[in-house]
Amino acid sequence: MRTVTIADVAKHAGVAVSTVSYVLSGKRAISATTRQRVLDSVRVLGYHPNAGARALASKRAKVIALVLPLRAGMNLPVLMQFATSVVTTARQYDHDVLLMTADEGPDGLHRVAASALVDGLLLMDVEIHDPRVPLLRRLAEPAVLIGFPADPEGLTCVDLDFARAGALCADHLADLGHREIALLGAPSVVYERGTGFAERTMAGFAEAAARHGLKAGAWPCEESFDEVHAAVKRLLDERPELSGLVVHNEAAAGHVLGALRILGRRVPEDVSVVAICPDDIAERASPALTSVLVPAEDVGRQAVRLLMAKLEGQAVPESTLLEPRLTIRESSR
Amino acid sequence: MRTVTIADVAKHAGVAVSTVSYVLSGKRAISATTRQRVLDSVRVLGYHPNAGARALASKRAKVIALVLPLRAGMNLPVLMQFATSVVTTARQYDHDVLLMTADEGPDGLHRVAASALVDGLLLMDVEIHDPRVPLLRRLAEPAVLIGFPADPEGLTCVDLDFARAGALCADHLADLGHREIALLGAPSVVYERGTGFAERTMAGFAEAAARHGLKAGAWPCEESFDEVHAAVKRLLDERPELSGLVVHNEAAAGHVLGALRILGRRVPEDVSVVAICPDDIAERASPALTSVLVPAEDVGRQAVRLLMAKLEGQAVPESTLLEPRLTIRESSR
DNA sequence: GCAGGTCATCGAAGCGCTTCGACGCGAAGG
DNA sequence: CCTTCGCGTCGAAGCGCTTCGATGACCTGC
Repeated sequence: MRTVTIADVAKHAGVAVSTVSYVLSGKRAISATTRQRVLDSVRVLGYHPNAGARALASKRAKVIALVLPLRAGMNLPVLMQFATSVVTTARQYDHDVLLMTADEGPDGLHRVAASALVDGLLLMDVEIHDPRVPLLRRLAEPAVLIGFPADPEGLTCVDLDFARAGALCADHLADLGHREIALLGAPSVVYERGTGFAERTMAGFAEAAARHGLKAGAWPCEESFDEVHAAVKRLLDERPELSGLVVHNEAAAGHVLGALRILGRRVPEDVSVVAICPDDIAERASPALTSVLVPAEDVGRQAVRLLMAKLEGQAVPESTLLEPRLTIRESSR
Repeated sequence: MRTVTIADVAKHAGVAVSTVSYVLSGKRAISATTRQRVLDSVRVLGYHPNAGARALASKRAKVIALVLPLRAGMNLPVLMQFATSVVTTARQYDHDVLLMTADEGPDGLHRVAASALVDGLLLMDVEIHDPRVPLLRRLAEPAVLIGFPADPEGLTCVDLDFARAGALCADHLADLGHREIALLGAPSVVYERGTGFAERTMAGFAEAAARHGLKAGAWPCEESFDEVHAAVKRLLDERPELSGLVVHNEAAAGHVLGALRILGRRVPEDVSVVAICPDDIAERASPALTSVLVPAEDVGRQAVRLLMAKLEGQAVPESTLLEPRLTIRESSR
């Protein structure tokens, strides 16, 4: 059972190879009857175009690279949602997804781009000073970044508007009448790495708190129960008037609730808690967390769309910020 | 800046195209001086072989597909570890990884295989009656499964030996002198789907408990805090002598500890807890959990190795079970 | 000193596909 | 009635690489 080629289809349908190609690509007009005959032959023979040959001839691999750094302190479920949405969306554009990790570093990007294995790149977890960014500027292949480096000039970046997300949390707590609030963020290693989204959330939070005249502070937050417990305890000891907590750390969100329970603070009666995390985590907690959704699916879909537009040679906005959405549940009042 | 081809390298080095190819592939002897000259030209020109052309001519894409179903109730961090290890290991064999989800179903597998986009397949989260399995048997491309379907005859399967893992937990608790123990497993949806690993753990656990003459029982376990709390409470109410708990559900492990705390049971003084989960989760809990590691990295590495061996035409064992390893921490005594 | 054998290298034939230019034919225009 | 045009189709030329058989050059050994 040799594999079926376009020549087999052509012979079976009684047409030229090029005609089959044009039927399949739609790049030239083909009469309805011929088209149908070819399509039938394709189905009967079970023809699938050879990807390598197609890539070689057309200079389009129909594959995009998804670069997931997979580092410590990352938000796994969100990442998975994101990856799923990227794959699904890419398939809608008839593209496949090559998975890369950061292990290979910028060289890996260069390799897949130079070998024409992929037509474009999608980079996640972009850092403020990301070593991959200079390379990207040099590369012929279009790229889309999830997150913002220090200088996004000339790049295409997509992300949740984390500043707005931080602000939204502060706004919500202010509206509820809280006067003193705090933000618990990502593990400190994330800030040390200069990952933009964490800092932007803090900035937005601080700005909104100031605008409302609230007393506010923000700290990194580790992810073990004991450390979270210690951090929450210290916070409550030092700032007895504190009544609102924003948690921008998915792994810690559940632990914060556990710590408050142990420390004898009721949620939301004594302390209101707002999280920035995926809905499933928020819903699974007890009490269910008021949360700002990280719209991983939207981000992934949007990123793929932008990349496809760039592949078509269309101009796209350099910066795309997705509007955060606050869902009120049981943990705030 | 046109892209550099093998012809450019050949010209630059003053040799034939085929010589360059042989230098790069090592498939024929080439004199040391020529080899060096070619290698230098490759470096100077920054040559990267065109993946499509290579695939077309050699009938090897040097890409494998990784099929991640990404369904509800799955163990995300383990999955990510696994994916990372697959990518890293594949790169060591000079292969890349194409990421696929289950959305496309068996057709998707057929598509990537028939189009020669990939040389082999790695399937995760295999179910007892997995619709992809019959297709796999028909496919020319080699495949490796993570997990075991009902009839693994003629397939290549890798997994943690979950039966041994379940048994190990029961053994450990028996050795500590516990007389009545229970297993909290995956969400019930996972059992309904007939995912093999969950059932095998239960079976191994039950067998070992029986062997030690322990009173034991096993139940599915949902993942929200409230449901976990309710389940643990009911269990303790109904079985006051219960002193050992095995948790085979990563998302629930932390909640179980929280629930026990609320219910006034000390861990490990009143109840010993053993988890089957990744180390980082176990270490992050309070008290740190005695756990059986799900060796995601090993599984990934092993799976890729098997696949590469099959690609080379070597015979490989149909079944590879990885030995579980118990790490004793603070939650059991 | 020459047949026979190595070793290193070359040239050319594909691999399966896309795409460009060409061609034949019927319809429209003068 | 003859030219012009556009539509539908074909043939052939690559795309960049691997691989097979062939060709010298250089050693052996008798």
